[in-house]
Amino acid sequence: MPLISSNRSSIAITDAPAMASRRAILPVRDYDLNATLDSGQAFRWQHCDGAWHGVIGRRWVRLRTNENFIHAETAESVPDWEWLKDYLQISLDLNSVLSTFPPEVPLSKAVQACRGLRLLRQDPWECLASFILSSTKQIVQIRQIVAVLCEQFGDRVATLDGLGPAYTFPSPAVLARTTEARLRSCKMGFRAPYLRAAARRISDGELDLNQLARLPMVAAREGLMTLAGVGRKIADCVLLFAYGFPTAFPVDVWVQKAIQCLYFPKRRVKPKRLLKFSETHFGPYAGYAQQYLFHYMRTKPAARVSEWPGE
DNA sequence: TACCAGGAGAGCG
DNA sequence: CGCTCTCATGGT
Repeated sequence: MPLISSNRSSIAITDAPAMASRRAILPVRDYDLNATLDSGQAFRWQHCDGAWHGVIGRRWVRLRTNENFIHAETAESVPDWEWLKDYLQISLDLNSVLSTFPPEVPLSKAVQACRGLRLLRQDPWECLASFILSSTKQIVQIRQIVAVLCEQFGDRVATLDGLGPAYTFPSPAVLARTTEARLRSCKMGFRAPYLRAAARRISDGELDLNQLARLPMVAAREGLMTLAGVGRKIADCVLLFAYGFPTAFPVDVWVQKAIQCLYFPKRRVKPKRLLKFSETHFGPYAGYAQQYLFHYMRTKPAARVSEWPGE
C-alpha cells in the first residue's frame, strides 16, 4: 500500500484552476446549510454525524459546514465544482436579496429567526416529480416516498466505504416505462397516475422541461400546469426551487396561515385575495420571502401568532 | 382513535 | 365562480 495516494492531497478551493479532486472548500457568508437542506424544498438530504449526505445529479456528496466554509466530499474525483456551487447557489449575495424586502415587522422577524436560509437550484424533473408526490403529505412522508422511489427505480451511485447505498433520482424515461401498481408500491397512493403521466409526457418530448427555463415565468407556469396533478402551488414550487424565478410564491397551508395571521390578524381573508397580496407586497425576491415565512411558521411555534381569525 | 399533512380535480348549485 | 368531497397513506 503506497504511503501517498495519487489524488489524496488535491483539494479544490473555490475558484482554483481546474483540478480533479474529491474534496472542496467553499467559502460562504450568511449560509445556514442546516436550515437550507431541511426546509422542505429538497427531500433527499440525510443528516448523519454532523454532516449532510445527498445525491446531486449522478454524484453522491457529503457536506460539512461551519460559520465560514462548506466542506464538500465526493466518492469519486470530479473535474470541477460548478455543479455543487450552482445547486447551493454559493455566489448569491444574500444581503442584496434581503435588502429588497419590504421593511415591515413580520417579515423582519422571520428573517431574524433564521438568517442564512437559502434557496437551492434543483434539477427541474426531480423537483417537479417530488412536489407531485408532496400533495397532502407531511415533509417526513415525502422524504420517505422519494427515498423508496429512488431505491426502486434509480441507479446505484458510489459512496464512501461503510456509508450505505445511494441512488440517482429516476429519469422520466424510467418512470414512464413502469406500471402504476409498481409506483403505488412506493406508498404514493393517488399520486401514482399523476407521476406516471408526467413522466410519459416529458420522456415523449411533449413537454420540454429545459425549454420552460427560457420562457417568462407565467408561460412556464402554464406549461407546468398542463400536467395532471400540477396546480398553482406545485407549479410555483418548481418555478422557484428549480428554475429560480425569484418572484414565484408557492402558497401552501403554512404560508397561507403565515400571511393570514401575520398580515391580516383581524379579519379572515379569502385565498384569492391572499394570493394577490403575495404577488404585490414582497417585491422582486418574493420567493425568498416566502421561504422565510414558511420556515418561520414551521419551526418557531412560540413566536408565531396562534389565532386564526374566523374560527 | 382521530386528525391532518408544502393539493388538485371533479361535481355541484 | 365558490363550495364540498374524494383521493392514499402514515405520523403524531
